Amino acid sequence: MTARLPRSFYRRDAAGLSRALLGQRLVRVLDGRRLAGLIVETEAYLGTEDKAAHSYGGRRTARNESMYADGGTAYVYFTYGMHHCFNVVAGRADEPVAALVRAIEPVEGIESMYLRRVKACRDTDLCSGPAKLCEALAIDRDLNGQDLVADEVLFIERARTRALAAGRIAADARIGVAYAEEWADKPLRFTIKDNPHVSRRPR
DNA sequence: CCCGTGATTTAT
DNA sequence: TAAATCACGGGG
Repeated sequence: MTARLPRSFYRRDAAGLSRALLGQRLVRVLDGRRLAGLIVETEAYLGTEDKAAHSYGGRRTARNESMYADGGTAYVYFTYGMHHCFNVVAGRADEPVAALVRAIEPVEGIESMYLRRVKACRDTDLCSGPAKLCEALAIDRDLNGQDLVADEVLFIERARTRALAAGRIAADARIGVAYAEEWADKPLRFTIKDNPHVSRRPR
């Protein structure tokens, strides 16, 4: 019994969505085959007030246009000349808030993931970072703007079990946003405690 | 620690 | 136009 998450699931604040996404199953259909993993790490980007968000100050450009779409839209961007990052848009249309998916625990199509993640030699290297999981699942800008509620190649299924109690979720400072002043230290990064597929702690 | 790599954003 | 930046990852 696998139910895709409905629109109503996404139409909430970014931190609430970021927490709710933990334990759910991200699915990518590639060449008719399923690649999937359980979401174990997310970050919330709170919109126009959040100095770490691409939509800070109401910035609206070709790159971040999908952040202004309805909740449940994919926002995929390219950075550092070689990496993609995948976000799930939260809230409603014209509220530029989102949850960055930073790590998943691979569960389906693992061999196929190794084919793209040439430098990975263990399952915990496959999807333990925002750009790693995009490489493993072949997520690139072609998927920017896709509707996760209706799309056939990228979507999220309800998969959280009762075992994932609130007490097993940690909230820490987001990664790689040191420039964001008072927003740099807010506890907007959410992880499943002790899950080995969470990204390593850089600074 | 450092650097690749190039689209995007911001400054001039 | 030109310069700076970057929600990263891999190597030393």
